[in-house]
Amino acid sequence: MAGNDGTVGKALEVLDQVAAFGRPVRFSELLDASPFPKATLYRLVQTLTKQHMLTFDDERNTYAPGLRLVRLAHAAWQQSSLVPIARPHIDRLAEDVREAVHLAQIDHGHVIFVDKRKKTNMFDTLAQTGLVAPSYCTGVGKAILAFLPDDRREEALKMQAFVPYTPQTHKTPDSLTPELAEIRKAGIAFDREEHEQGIISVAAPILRGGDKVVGAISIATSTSRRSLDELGGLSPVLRDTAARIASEIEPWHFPN
Amino acid sequence: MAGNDGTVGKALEVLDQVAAFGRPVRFSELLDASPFPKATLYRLVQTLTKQHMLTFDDERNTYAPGLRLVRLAHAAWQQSSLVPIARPHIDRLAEDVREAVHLAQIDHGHVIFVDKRKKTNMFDTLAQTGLVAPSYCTGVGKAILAFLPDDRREEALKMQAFVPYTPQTHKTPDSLTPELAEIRKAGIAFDREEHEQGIISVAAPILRGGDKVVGAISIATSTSRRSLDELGGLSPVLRDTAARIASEIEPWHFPN
DNA sequence: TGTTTAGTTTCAAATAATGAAACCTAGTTT
DNA sequence: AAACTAGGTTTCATTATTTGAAACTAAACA
Repeated sequence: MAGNDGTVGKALEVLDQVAAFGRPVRFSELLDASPFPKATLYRLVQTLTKQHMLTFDDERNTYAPGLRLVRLAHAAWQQSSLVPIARPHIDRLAEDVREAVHLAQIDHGHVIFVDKRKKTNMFDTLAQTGLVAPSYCTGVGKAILAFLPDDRREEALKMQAFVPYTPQTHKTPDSLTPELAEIRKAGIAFDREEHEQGIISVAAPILRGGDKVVGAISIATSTSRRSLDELGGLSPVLRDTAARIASEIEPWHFPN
Repeated sequence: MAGNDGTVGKALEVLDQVAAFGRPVRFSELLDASPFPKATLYRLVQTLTKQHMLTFDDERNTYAPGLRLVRLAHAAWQQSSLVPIARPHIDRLAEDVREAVHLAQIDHGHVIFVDKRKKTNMFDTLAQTGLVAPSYCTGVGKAILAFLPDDRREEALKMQAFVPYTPQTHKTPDSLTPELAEIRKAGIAFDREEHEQGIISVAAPILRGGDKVVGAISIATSTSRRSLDELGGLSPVLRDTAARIASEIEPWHFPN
């Protein structure tokens, strides 16, 4: 993925691998899927385990992501600085519109959902806190992409796999780029069942200092509950919330 | 903390440091608090940033925990295997008793809250998902400690700082050890305002295979809502829930 | 302009990582 | 029981990375 970063890079690669399995894994399974020779992988795994980045279940001889990660993520979370600031706003928005509200940031060209409110139990979206989703086919993703500086957008677009989740999913950057321009003009992005069949959303970017995009919020619902037009009607309140969040980030500028 | 683990250990130490600040930090601040020489720290921070374990805000020249952590933690979470299994049970328990319910595991001798349900908005406990708390003064902590194998309990006890959060907090291992024996007998632990003034809880260990403790659940409330005796009255349902969670872990034993 | 402070790069020396192969160990087969 | 395996662990000479003092640069300040 990224250019090599010595031992630390390798260790993190292993960590990703274990995480990717999504279940406890044996050493040999990892070995099969790993580019590293046995001894090297062994020591990496050992180190990570000693450091509590992995846990080892000695009854089943399996490795799984460790609790130190949860602890660290808690910190990442707390001070990603968007989450704590945005919390009351998205609470209120969720209460107002009685739909699922998502807060996302971008990383590695992918959308990562950092917080979520769900005011109805009727349905559930794929979006879960900490979950990574592609940016080219989600409302929040497109909202962020649209407002990224040109070079970073290029970069992010290059990383998209353009998997056709649904018939509505963009298949190439060519069809996406014009839409991004429109989004930039409108300040609002729509997800027209591009990621999940039956799920639509409106999203607005959160712009620090009026131009630097630091994340996005969206209101998501199912087509059986609301039409895209109805959702569009919520864009003023959505934009308003985004603006309010942005304005609270501002003052923080020079604490020292 | 732990014996040295080469470069990876150092990198993680830096990561912890950044997380510990609880806010974006400048390189020089890190340097002041770091055992590493300038150049070394510099490169570690660079590597971590390139790997998205840290994010660098180039407007403010500060580092903060990165989003890759959130992504990894999501995985840690999903497959800590206690959380997904326990979820429906603690949902129901919270619904039943209409009090805050916590799910915790132990790591590094410290309690880590991995999930939580709150059915009332009247008050809030310190416990937040991903938050680390000491084990010697929390219900879940003591429940876990009591059922840990002797050697691991020794180890964990050595790591406790015995900070006197409240007048009721245990000040030494000497007063704690007898209580742990009682807890082992009763199968239930109480937090008698030992961590937070006005907050009490009952906790039960989750025992895999009837003996190996893998975590604990607790019902927490404030003294203004319920007395300790009333809370004690909930211990059957609590123990029951813990047992049910444990039994669902069991069958998983040999998937292959 | 000179000066301090914060961040970045260099390079030879010191150290840690590497990986092929040998070695365990517990379970299985002949 | 002896021979065989498969999964896991250790060794050790070789190789590559990390190290850190010091030099350097850039910006902020006086």
